[in-house]
Amino acid sequence: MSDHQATHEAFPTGAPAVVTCGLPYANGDLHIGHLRTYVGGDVYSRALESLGQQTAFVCGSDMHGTPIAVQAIEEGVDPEAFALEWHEQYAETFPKFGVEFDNYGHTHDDTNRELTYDIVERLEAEGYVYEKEIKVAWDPVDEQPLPDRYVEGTCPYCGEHARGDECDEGCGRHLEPGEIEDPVSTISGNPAEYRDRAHKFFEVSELSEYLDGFLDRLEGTSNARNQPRQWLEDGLQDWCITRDLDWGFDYPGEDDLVLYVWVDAPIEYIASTKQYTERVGADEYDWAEAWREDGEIVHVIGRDIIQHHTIFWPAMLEVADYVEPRAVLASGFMTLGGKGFSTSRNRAVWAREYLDEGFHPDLLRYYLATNGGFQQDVDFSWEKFRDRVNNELVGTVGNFIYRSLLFAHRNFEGTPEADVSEEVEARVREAIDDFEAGVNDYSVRAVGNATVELARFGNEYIQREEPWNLVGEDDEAAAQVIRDCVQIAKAVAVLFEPIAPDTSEELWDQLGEDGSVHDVTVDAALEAPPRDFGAPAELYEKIEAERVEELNEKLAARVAEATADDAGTETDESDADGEGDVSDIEPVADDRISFDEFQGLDLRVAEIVAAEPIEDSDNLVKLTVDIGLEERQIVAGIKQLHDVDDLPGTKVVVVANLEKAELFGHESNGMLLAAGEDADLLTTYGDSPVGTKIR
RNA sequence: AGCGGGAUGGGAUAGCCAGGAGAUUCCGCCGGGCUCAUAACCCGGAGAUCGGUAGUUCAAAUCUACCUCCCGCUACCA
Repeated sequence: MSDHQATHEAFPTGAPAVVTCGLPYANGDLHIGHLRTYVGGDVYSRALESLGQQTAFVCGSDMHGTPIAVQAIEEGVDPEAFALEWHEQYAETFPKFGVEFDNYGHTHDDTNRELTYDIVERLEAEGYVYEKEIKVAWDPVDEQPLPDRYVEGTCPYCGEHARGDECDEGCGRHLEPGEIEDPVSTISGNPAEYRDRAHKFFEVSELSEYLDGFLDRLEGTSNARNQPRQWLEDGLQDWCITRDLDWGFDYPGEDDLVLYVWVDAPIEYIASTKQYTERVGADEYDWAEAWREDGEIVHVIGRDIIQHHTIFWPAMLEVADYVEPRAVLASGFMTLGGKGFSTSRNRAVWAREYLDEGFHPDLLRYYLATNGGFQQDVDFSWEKFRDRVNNELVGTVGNFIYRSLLFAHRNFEGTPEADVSEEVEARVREAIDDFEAGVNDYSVRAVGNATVELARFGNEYIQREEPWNLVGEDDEAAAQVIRDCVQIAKAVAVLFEPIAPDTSEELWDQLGEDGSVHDVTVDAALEAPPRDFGAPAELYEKIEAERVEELNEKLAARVAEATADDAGTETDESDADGEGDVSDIEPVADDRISFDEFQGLDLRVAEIVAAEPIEDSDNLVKLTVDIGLEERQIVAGIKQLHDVDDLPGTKVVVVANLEKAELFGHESNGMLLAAGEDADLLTTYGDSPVGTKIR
């Protein structure tokens, strides 16, 4: 196993760097909350390159796992085709926001397969994998295994209701497959049974000491170190790395077992880097050096997947003898007008939507990158967006550039003949230092602010020196000032490239520069600009107040509609064509049922005798219901929507022959009928006695 | 409920990890100046006892304990 330095050298280092973004899971549309991570990664990798660091920026779509398998089945398509469709969409979307990966692959290809097998085999060879017979939840009716969160039941440790992979409501423990008691399928609702299955385990517990040291070395945002520390203290459990599933990579030598998605997903980071090398050649970028010798690996992720990147992933890398990550940057989440994004409720600003509104991607990049620290939760609103664009991009940066270049063009037809003043040269140096410090602090925000502050200085400077009063009076002095301003403009182009690649390129052209700003390093900020350039054009456009109102109205209307509607439309794929208004009312189901089938439902008039809220649940109420023949306990999700004390005495309609289920640890023997999101209870018009069958 | 994050003038943020002059910067607001520019900049002003309580200390926004509130993630909603 490799030995790593306890401290890291500051960027830029001589080693190749790899910047990765968390793999998007190929099953849904991207919104600007997702984009925050990708823009952050892109800015960071561009900034590294600007410092002269050799950098590969890679990512790919995560194609495997149970959710995709299940969704594909629901849509009646092949999981691979299903995932590929999303993958292609992502691959198309990212560049539209200037997020330009050196390689964007996906987990279901040969490069990843080979590397995954290679690593898994190393884990085995090093003796870190063992087989254990465990009980796997199985749906006996649908004849399918129920991995992970497709089963729920009772936590064996604390007795609370829990999800298949985690005791989310009680003790918080990670649950390995087979541990949960009283399992029930979350797909079909069928009580699950356990079957003995041999599964593979990765002995993470043996690596606690290594991981402890790793976390000491790890750089990046503090949340990425704090969270896993807790895990380590509680003691690590070995990690089951196989699943009973058809979709994914078969476990080597086991054709009825598939590798757990979180094994092959991060390996795509390596695979994608390798594909990059295969494309450009090892002279340009050597993936093997980066991953096997001395690379600087920087992972940019959302904070929900910190554990995987700071425990499982480095453990795998360590055993398989790869380079460990140098830094993990875990972004905070985004809120929209103070509340969380909700894809299922269409409470989101979609990536595509933003572009359709005609906004320049650089504006959003700037907002996402500089609004709050990276690990901070950040709020998006169109008002804030407008304020920052108008004040900072238009007022400060754009205005300075335009006034300077316009003045230079009119009076000097380009860059005046003069040397940069000491003051301005020092100020540009300071901006470069701030930029570099930002990179080494893993703060994309600081990187962006360095430039805006430089432009702000530029405005002060030009204002103070008043070149417009010098022209004709003291042309030499005027030339000096404008020369300085052009230099600052050039520095802005160079230093703002990571944040606003497109407009920086435009500015670069305006300055009469050859080539691309993308290819220069920060040193260029101090080099002389070309002598001649033409009339400048405005870089950024103001956003009018009416525009904001309009956008807010659109959003509010959509959210209201989605909220009023039954959120029962589980997921939100397809139909995102954004055309026309979707009706508030769910369409009638296509499948007609026979009268006999209806007869199979035993619906009864019942009366609520007693009701008490279930502690710790937001929504569940335990009801005692009189159905004439007997009193029954039913659990219903109506706590927030009715005053629980008013419920007793209410006549309701219940499904009497529904199979029993256990919810939140309480038995539910039947189901009461209610309408819509508001859980408007169905009751009787006349006074049919309790127990009456409904037909 | 578990976990994570947060609470600093009207809004947003920095400082807090390595405690010391009633506190950073941006936006907004009020009054005045300047005008090359999608206007920016300058001068002046109003506005915070740094979520609460208790403690450590000569000294706390900064350390400790407890509490409150907010947000997110993960859920049940048969």
